Amino acid sequence: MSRRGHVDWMTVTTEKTPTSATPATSADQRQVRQDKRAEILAAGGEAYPVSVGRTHSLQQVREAYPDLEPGSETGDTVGVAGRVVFLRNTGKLCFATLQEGGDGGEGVRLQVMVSLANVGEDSLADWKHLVDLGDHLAVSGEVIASRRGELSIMADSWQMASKALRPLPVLHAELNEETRVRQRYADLIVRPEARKMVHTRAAIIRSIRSTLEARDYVEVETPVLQLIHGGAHARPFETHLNAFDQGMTLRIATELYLKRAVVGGIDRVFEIGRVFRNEGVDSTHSPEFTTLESYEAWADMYVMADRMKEMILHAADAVGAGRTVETPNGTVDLDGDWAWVEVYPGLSEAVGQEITPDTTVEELRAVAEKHEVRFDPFWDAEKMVIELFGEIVEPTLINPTFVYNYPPAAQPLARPHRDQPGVIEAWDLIIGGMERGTAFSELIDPVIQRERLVEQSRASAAGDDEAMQFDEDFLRALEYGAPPMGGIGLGIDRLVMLFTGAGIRETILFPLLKPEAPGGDH
RNA sequence: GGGCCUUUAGCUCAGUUGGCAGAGCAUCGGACUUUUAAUCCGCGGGUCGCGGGUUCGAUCCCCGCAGGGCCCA
Repeated sequence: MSRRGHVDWMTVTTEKTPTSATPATSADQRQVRQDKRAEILAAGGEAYPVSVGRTHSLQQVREAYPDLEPGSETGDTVGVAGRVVFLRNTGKLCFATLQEGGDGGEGVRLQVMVSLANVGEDSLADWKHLVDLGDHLAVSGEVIASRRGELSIMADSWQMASKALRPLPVLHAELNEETRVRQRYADLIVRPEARKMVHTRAAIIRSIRSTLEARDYVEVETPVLQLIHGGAHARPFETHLNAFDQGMTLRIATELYLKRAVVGGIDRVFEIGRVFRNEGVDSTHSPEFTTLESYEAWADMYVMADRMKEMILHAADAVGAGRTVETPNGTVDLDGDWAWVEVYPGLSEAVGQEITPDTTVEELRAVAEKHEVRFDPFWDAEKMVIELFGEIVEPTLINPTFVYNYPPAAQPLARPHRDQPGVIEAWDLIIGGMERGTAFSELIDPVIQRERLVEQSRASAAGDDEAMQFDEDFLRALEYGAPPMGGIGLGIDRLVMLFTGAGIRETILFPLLKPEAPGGDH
C-alpha cells in the first residue's frame, strides 16, 4: 500500500508495459507470483489443491530405481510431488528439480521432465509461464533415466500443488545469520544443515528417553505455571492467573515436583521439559531451554554418574557422533575414563596452594586477584570457591570429568557428604570445558531441607530475586518421607551443542529474538 | 552494562578519499527437445536500517536510535 506511488511511477515510465491486466513490474516478484496464482484460478485451476495424486515420495522413487542405464525407460508410472529448487527450461523440453525433506532431513531431490511431445502445447506453455522456483508441484509420469543418466519422471501431466508467493532465497549462498533464525522456515528450505539439526536434536532426545525407559524410568509432565518459584537459582518470568487473580511464575526447574512424585512411590521418574529463566541472552544462553531431570530412589550421585555416562554415550551413538568430539576448547574422548576431580583439591592443585573449606574469604580474594578472576565483595568463601573453580579449572577440563564434593552453597537441595565435613554430595559433569549436567545425592531430611529453604527465602525477601521461595508444600511432601535418591539435571541444548558444534540458537528451532525492526516486512 | 564490527536490489555481497548506485543468482521479454546452479541475447529493478546535523551536494563525514554479530563484564 505504501508502495502505491512507486508503482504508479513505474507504469508511467515503462510505456511498453501492457495496460491494466498485468500491473506487475518485473521487480516485484511477489506481485508477479500473485498474478500467476490469480491466473491459475481464473483458468479454473487450483493453486492450492487439497490432493494431488501422489503415489511415491521422491525417496521411494530413488530407492526403487537405484541404477537405471542412461536413456532407459521403465514403463512404470508414478505420481510425485515436491518443491521446485532448480528450473531449466529449454524450448520444448523443460527440467525441474524437486526437493522433499527426506528421512534424516538430508533433502531428497528428483528431476522431472516436461516435454512438448508428452504434455502438449498448452500444458508446456503453462509450465513455462506459471512455474517458479519455490513452488510445490505434482508430476505424474514415467520413471526414466535421462540421456545423461539422471533419474527422472517424464511427465504425462503436471499440476501446481502450492504456489509460492515469495521468491526462494538463492540456494548457493548461505542466508545471513539473522535471517536464518528469524525465518527458520527459509533456512530449512535452503540449508541442509538446518534440517539435519532438527533431526539430530530429535535423535538425542529419543535416545535419552529410551535409555531411561530401559532402566525402568517413567516419564511425567509437571506444572509449568507455578505459584512458588524454586528448584534452582535463577530469576523467573512472572505472569498472572486471571481466574484466581494470582501472581505466578514460569518454572525455572522441574526438580521439586519430580521429587514429590518419588515421595509418592514413582521410584524412577524423569521429565524432558522446557524451563524459563529471565536472564541474559547470548550465544550460550537462551531464556527458554530444555532440561532433562531424572530421579531414582535408592540411588546416589555415583549411580547417577553411571546413568549420565550411559545417556551421553548412547546419545553420541544415536547421532553418529562417534566417540571423539571436536569442541572449540579441544578434542573430547568419550571412550576414555571419565575422571573424578574434587573441588577443593582440584582448585588447590591449579593455584598451587592448599584450599579447604576452612580457607578464609580474604585468602580466596587474594587468589582471585592473583589469577585475575573478578569477584563480588559480597561473596562468601563458598561462593568464592565455586567461582574460582569455574573460572580457573573448569575451562581446562576437556575430557568428561565429574567435579564433585562442592561447598554447600552450590546446591541447597543436595545432602551433606556422608563422611567428609564441609562439602555436599553433588557433581557437575564438565565436557569440553563447559558444564553439561549435574547430579546429587538428594537431600531428603525435611528438617535440614527446611533450614536451607528458610535461608533461601530470607535471601529472597531481602531482594535476591534468584533465591528460592519458601515452598511449604514441598516440605510437607518430604515430611511424609522420601526414599534416599539420586537426581540428575542435564541441559539438552548444551548436549546438542556438544555433538553438533553449533551455537544454542542453531540448536533451538525457533529461538527467542528481539522484535523485528519496524517497517521491515509484513 | 562497556568496546569493536555490521545493516546497500527478492537472496548473497561489492562500492563511493563527498558528485547520476554495482555484480552474481532471482525477476521480466526473446531463443533453444536431454539440462544438472543449463546456456545465449535483451529490458527492468534501490527511502544505500531509521532520525537529526555539517555541506552547494550525504549512501559515504558527525551525533543519536534500532536490529544483528564478536569480544569484554
